[in-house]
Amino acid sequence: MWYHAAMAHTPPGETRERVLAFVTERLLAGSPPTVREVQDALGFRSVGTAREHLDTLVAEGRLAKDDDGRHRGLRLPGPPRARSVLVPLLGRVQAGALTEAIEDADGHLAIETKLPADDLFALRVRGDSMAPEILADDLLVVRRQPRAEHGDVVVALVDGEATVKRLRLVRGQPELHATNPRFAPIVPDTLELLGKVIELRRSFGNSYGKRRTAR
Amino acid sequence: MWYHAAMAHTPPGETRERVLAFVTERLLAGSPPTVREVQDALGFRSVGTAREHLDTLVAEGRLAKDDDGRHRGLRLPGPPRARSVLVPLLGRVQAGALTEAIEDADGHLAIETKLPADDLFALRVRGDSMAPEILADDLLVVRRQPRAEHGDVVVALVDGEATVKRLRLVRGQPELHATNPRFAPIVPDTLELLGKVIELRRSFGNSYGKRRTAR
DNA sequence: CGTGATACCACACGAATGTGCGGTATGGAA
DNA sequence: TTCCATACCGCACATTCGTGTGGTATCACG
Repeated sequence: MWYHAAMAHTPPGETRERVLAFVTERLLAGSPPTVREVQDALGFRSVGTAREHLDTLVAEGRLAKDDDGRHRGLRLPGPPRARSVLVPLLGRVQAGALTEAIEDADGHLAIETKLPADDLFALRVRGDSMAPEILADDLLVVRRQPRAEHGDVVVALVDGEATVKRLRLVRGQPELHATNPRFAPIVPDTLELLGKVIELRRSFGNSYGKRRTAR
Repeated sequence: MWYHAAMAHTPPGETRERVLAFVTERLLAGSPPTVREVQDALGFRSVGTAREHLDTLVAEGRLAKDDDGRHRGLRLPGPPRARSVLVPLLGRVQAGALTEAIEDADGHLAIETKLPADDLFALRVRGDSMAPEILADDLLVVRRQPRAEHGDVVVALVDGEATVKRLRLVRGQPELHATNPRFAPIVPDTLELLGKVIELRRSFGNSYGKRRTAR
């Protein structure tokens, strides 16, 4: 069959990059595209064209594929990405009510971990008792566990409210220490441990393009 | 047809929870399961059974589905998750060679952002010039931009090597200040800015279950 | 000019997959 | 008891989808 000559060619490699970009975006969004979706997205009139680009990308190692003819079998190359789980961001954590607190979470954040999502929650830091290492508004990812080691940063219940402190064992007795020296150590009768902090995330707000700038 | 009575029933709702758990895990892993995969995973002998559970979950709003009969059309409910991009983790960043450095990245980490992935890279902090807010081994996500504001934490090229400092404008002149007072401010002739730090991620290693523990 | 490489189109086959329909067993409500 | 809801099985059909085969246009290189 005859078709217009003008569309027979684009700069070499350029189309392939756009195929890769499209597929990668879809994979990151969690829905592997089909060959025909690639065809439509790129405007090909033939499935075969899309397939050739995909095959080439796989051959080049820039994409990966489930072996057999599985539908939507495209994958990202390289070592499989750590499974990411949605962790609830808790607004308030109070006495015992951790389960209930999770119900009305302020939102969720995606954490790459092999731990089950049920064991994790996140909270936003209030106050500066752990400054300067941990600042107000930092996000903390916490693993629920009833015990912790000397030196761990933990979330504990003190007077029915969750607090972030460093756990120290002084003569076998657990103490909760703030980093900020303005806060005195807490020596609880019974330590109510909600979990251990496993990750910190701090955002440095976007201020690009405003006011005073340098070169 | 006749089949064994014992398998006709399980505690109400329990099976459905396992279906939901399976599907959610697969969705988070980036590969939406097929009805028959659900069937196999749960041990059903009929596709219809899996489909009924899935339909129920969708009707309850606990799962979402692409409208028509699209293959692998299961989705997570609620607002679509923020698009996450893969950001290259650079081992060494040296003079001008940012593009080349990205080629041999040490790995990638997933960042939830609306910024294009091309504008971002990540690096691991070395040294304690920004202690105690930013510590050695912290991960920094950097947005490539040639300018920054007074007060921004930036990545700049000093003597051909990337360094993290806080940008200050002193009498209109850009200076790079460490937080740690043991480091003197750098007053560069020409400021070579690689980008602005937009996020910090710190990991608090896993030590659960070892040595000294408290309740 | 011929030859190969690249990029594209057209079409068709078979397998994977979503869906529809009917049936069986159990338990609780009417 | 009857009736209905839940939970399951079995099968069949149409669509979606991956794959294979063959063809056309343009460019680069001899």
